[in-house]
Amino acid sequence: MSAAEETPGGEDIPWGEVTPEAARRLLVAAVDAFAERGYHATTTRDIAGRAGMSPAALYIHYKTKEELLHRISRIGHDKALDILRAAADGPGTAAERLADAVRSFVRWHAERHTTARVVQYELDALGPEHRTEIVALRRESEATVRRILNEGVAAGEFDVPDVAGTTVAVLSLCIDVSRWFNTQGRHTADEVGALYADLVLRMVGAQK
Amino acid sequence: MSAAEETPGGEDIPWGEVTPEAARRLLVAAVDAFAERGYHATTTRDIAGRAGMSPAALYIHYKTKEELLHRISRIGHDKALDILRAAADGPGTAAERLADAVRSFVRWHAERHTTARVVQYELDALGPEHRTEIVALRRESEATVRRILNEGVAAGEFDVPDVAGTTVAVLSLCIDVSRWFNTQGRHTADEVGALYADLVLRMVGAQK
DNA sequence: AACGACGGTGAGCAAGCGCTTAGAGACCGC
DNA sequence: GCGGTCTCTAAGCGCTTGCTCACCGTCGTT
Repeated sequence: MSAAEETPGGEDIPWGEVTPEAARRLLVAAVDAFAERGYHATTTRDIAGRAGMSPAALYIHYKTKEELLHRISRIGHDKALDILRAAADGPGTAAERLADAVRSFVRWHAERHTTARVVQYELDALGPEHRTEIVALRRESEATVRRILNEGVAAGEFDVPDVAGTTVAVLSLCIDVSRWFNTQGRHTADEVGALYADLVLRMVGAQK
Repeated sequence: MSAAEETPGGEDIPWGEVTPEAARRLLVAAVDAFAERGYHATTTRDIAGRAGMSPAALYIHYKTKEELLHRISRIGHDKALDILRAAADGPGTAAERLADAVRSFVRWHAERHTTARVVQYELDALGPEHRTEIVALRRESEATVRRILNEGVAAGEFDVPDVAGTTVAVLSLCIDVSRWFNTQGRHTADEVGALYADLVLRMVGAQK
C-alpha cells in the first residue's frame, strides 16, 4: 500500500517516499502552511519561501498548487488507513483491537496534527476527481471501524444499538483531535490516545 | 445575552436580530457561501450575488468581509452557549442535564449545520482581536460542560477519571457533527441528538 | 573541451481580489 | 416643491494571485 521510507532500524521517516529532496522540502513547507492558514489562504510564494526557494521552483516539481494538496492528502489517507487496518487485522478480541485502533489512530492525529489537519479538513479544496478518489479512501476507513464493531457485537463483547451511527461518532471523535490538539497542551499524544481508547470502549459497552 | 427575534408564538427566527433586511440577506448569503467553500475561497462578489445585490452594497452594511464573519461567529457562539447553559442550569440530575445538553447542542449543530460549520471551523480566519473575543466564549462553553461533569462526579453519578480530557472529547464530538452531518443522510437531527446523548452518558459511566 | 539534461531563478502576465468613489433613485419632514 | 438622508449601483483602482517563460549554473558523459 503506502510505502513510507524506513531506516534500517525500522523507524519511519515522514514523507520519506517523496523524492527528490527539493520536492519533499516543498511538500513539507506546504503541509505547514496549509495547516497554519488553510489551503486557500496560503500562497504559492509562501510555500516556496518556506522551502527556501523562488516561487517558480514549485512548478518544476508540481503542476499546480492543488496537486501538492492532493499528494499530501493521498499519502496521509493511505497512512491513516494503514493504521486502522493494522489494528483491525491484528490479534486479540474485538475490544482489544478496537482499543488498539483508536489508540494508534488518535496518536497519529495528535503527533502529526499538522499533517492530519490538512488531510482531514482541506478535503473540499481538492478538485472534483481528486476529491472522489480521497472520499473512497475515507469510506474504506469507515468500513474498517464498522467491521470491528460488528465483530464485537457478534461475539457478544459489545452492546451497540446503532453500529453505523456509532462508527461515524468514533471516527469523528478521533479525527477532530487534529483540530484542537496542541503540542504545548495539557496532554501528550500518548495520554490522549489512552484516554480516547477508554472512552470508546465505554461507548460500545465493552465490559472491562 | 443573545436576543434572537421571536414570533409571538415563541418560534425563533434565525438571524432575526440582524437588521435591516438587506443586511440580513447579505449575512445569510455569507453563511451559505462560507459553509460551502470556506471563508478564504469566498469572494465578496459571490456573497453580494447570492443576496441579489451589487458587490458594493456589501460595504454599506459591513466595513469588511471579516466583519461579516465576526457577526456570524459572535451570534452563533452566543446561541451555542445559550443552549449549553439552559441545559446545565435546568432541573434534574447531572445525568439528565448532561443528556439534555448534548441532545440540544448536537441537534443545533445538525439542524443548522451550515451555520455551525462556519462558526466552528472558520475561527482562524478572524482577525486577532475578534478571535480572542470568540475564544473567550468557547472557554465559557467548555466551563459549562465541565461543570456538569464535576457535579455528576461529586454526586456519585459519573465515573470519570479525567474530567478535563473528557470535557474536550464531549465538546469535540458534538461540534464535529456540523462537519459530516448532511440533510440527505441516514439520520435526522433528532436521531443524532438522541444517539449522541446516549453515547456521552456511556462515556461518563452513568448507570441508566 | 563540448555537450545535453536537470534543477533552479528573475521578471512579469492575465485574471481576480477586497474595497472605494461618484452619482442615481426612493423616501422623509417641512 | 425642495433639500437631506438612506440605500444601492457602475465603474474602476491598486494589489495579489496562480502560473509561465526566457535564461543560467552545475552536473555526468563523451
